[in-house]
Amino acid sequence: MDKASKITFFDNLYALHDGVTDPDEDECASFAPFAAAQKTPNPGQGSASSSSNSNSNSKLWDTRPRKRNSLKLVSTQGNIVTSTPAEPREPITPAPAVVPSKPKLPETFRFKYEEKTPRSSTRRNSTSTPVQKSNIFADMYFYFIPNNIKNITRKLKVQRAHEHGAFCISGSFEETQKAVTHIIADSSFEYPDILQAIGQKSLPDHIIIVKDNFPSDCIQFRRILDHKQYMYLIPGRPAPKLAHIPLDAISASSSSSIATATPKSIQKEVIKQTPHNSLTNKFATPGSVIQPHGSLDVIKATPYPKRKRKQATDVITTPGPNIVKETPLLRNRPQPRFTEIVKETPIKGNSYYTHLAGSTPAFDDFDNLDDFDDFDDFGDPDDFNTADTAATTSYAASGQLPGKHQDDLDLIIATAKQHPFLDSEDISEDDDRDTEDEDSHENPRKNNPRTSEKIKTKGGLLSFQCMHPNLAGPAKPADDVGTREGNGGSMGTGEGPNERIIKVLSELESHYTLHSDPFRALSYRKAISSIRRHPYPLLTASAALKLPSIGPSLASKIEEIASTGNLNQLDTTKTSSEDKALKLFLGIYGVGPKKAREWVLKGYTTLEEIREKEKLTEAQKVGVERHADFGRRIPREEVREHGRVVEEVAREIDQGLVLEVMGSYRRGVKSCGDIDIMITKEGAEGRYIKLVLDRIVERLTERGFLKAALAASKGDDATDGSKWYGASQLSPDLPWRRIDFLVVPWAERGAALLYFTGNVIFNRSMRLLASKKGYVLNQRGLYLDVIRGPKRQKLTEGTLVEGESEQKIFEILGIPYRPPEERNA
DNA sequence: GTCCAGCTACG
DNA sequence: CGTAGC
DNA sequence: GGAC
Ligand SMILES: O=c1ccn([C@H]2C[C@H](O)[C@@H](COP(=O)(O)OP(=O)(O)OP(=O)(O)O)O2)c(=O)[nH]1
Ligand SMILES: [Mg+2]
Repeated sequence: MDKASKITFFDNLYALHDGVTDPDEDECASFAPFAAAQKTPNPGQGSASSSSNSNSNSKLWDTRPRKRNSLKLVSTQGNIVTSTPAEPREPITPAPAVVPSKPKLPETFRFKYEEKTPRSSTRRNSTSTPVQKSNIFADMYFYFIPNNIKNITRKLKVQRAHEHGAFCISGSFEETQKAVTHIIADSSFEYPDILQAIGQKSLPDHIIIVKDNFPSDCIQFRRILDHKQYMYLIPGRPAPKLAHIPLDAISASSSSSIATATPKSIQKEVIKQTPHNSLTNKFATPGSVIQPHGSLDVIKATPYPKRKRKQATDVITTPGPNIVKETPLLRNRPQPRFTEIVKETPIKGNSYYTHLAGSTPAFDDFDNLDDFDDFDDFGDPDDFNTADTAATTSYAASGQLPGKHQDDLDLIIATAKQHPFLDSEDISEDDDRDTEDEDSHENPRKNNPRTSEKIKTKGGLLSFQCMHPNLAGPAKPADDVGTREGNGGSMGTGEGPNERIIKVLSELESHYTLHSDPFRALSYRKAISSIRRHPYPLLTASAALKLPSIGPSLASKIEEIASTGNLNQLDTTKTSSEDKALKLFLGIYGVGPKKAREWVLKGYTTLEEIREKEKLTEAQKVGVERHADFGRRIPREEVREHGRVVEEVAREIDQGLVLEVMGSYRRGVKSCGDIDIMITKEGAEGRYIKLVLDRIVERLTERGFLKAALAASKGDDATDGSKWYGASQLSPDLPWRRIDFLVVPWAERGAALLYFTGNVIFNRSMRLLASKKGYVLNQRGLYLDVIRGPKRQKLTEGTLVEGESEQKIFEILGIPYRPPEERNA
């Protein structure tokens, strides 16, 4: 099969004489026969589509020879397969032989090119008569990825490249790589995807890799542009070791006649001419922006998406180096202070206890409570427990808070104080506490951060979402401030003044999430949160710039959206069609951006294909089968009902167990994505906790309530909280639901409440703030002096500062307490 | 230029 | 270890 | 993509 190792070209680019697009034909044409006939070194990699369409391919391959021989094909083929009839044997020369080590152009190829030009004029072909329009790509060998012309857009790109003098190579990359000068990648491909697609571990630096808008732009400007420009870069491609490489490579491999403009001049020119650069021109007036002909290119991709963690420099997370400059609040050494819980504190009381006590939920203390249409729901915990007197009783019997007085905040606090597990003094007794902590604990901070005006006006701290009350809805202009109705998405129907902006930015956030650019997505999410809190319409970039988490780039986008209602850069067609399958797959439990992208690149578009063709983990299997169920929101009422069932069983096991429904439910959101349940027991520690969890799961499974397990904690002793993730179902007519159990030691309940209440953004924000102050906040507690080693591995647990009370954690961190319903950041 | 939360389970 | 999840 |  040596003949196989020859370079082939897309040979029927223009084969559609009738001008009718026949996908099958396209597909068949897209690969040289040998590619299928021989064993590709990298099966399934040769091309994404080849593997995903193996069936149809094989069929097509059979038909292919016929077509090849057909007369009409010959001519068209002749045009493209520059090596065909004229030079039957040489053309097929294995690239390696002719192209020694460098991508020097084989003479035969040169010859062929010259031959090609005249031919072009003689080309016939109905609709798309190929014409040699220029030779700017002279001596360039393009390898398109995906390497087929199945996609009509790509086919056009290949055609155009060809018409401007490029050789467009088809077939196994392995076989042809010595000749390849450029890899032209679909804009959805990032570097790792490319490697995967061509079955390589790496690529030599001399091969230029560009996005597929590169050829079009070159054609537009009639010259070879600087392929190193940002808009052509392939995200994630390692930088060449030596600076001289790229340009050298191009001039070396391609004829010196190619006018390679100097980068600078090009850059300027492009900035002037290229639409893509509207991005760099952050404050360009919308009118001056030319609509990109390309598409998604304008949506930035991360240059190095796989960026690793921080460096060893932050080996030790101590207050010192990490502290923010404007330090009044950020002491060198955080002095934990346990100020008394004061009435001014917007504490509703500890909802956890109140809930458990089966009486009025903490929210009842909240003046605005009634303003939530949802508030009845908040009474739910009430129903939950009161309806179930046993729960209340058992709870009380277990020596917990008296169930009766929760609505009295003072009383709650008092009760808490006399309760061993809630008493701050108890904390100071912890042996592992350091002395400073004790001191400060005895002496409530004079500079109590809650003297918060300082804090709040601190520019820096404003960017922490946890410093704001984040209701689950858009901020409204001041006149309805008193009425916290609304709460958009989750708690109400109110519409904020910047909904359109939020919607567009959300699309971008989603896009970046889909494309594994988590930090850019994070930025969008923070910005959205910030906008949501802003009660007035944002009209200009300069206005937007004033908001926290909004910088020049987002500000200009906001202005554009405000004025045009849209974002130029968001090529809706491509965005939606391309991201659609990604979103579908990402919606599968157990499938993240990586897997989703892999599948999309393989050409899958439906769950059925996944089910049939892909090897799945156990969790993914459930995820695929229950995709529809898990995608459904769960009404609060049903969440509560799940909680009731679990509680019932828990109570059979141990009367002392206390449960709380957490997550979005605890935050008062109307419909939840899943059911989060936390379980603990006074005095309980890791070992017992784990036993309890096992038994609960066992019984609930027997009962038929739990349907599937997705993940569960490992160890037996479960020093860390034990958790169990799975699926539950209330009754056969209802969907399966995602349900999470978290069983925690009593001493960690505060931190666990904080963690499991969320939301995610709120948690991250609070944890970030904690780390700025030298602490580490996790689901078990607030710690000091956590020492981390290389790779950021935790070496020391640090010193536990607080883990029992949510409020205290807020206080220590100097964050105004936020009741759960204000944590919808 | 660096960091972006922090942790656990699965394979 | 990388991926995915909470 | 923003904060520092
Ligand atoms: O990456 C994460 C995911 C979750 N959590 C915490 C906060 C979150 O509120 C809680 C429960 O997680 P879940 O995924 O159920 O989120 P939720 O807030 O309950 O929202 P949903 O309604 O989608 O379940 O666990 C985190 O701290 N980090
Ligand atoms: Mg949840």
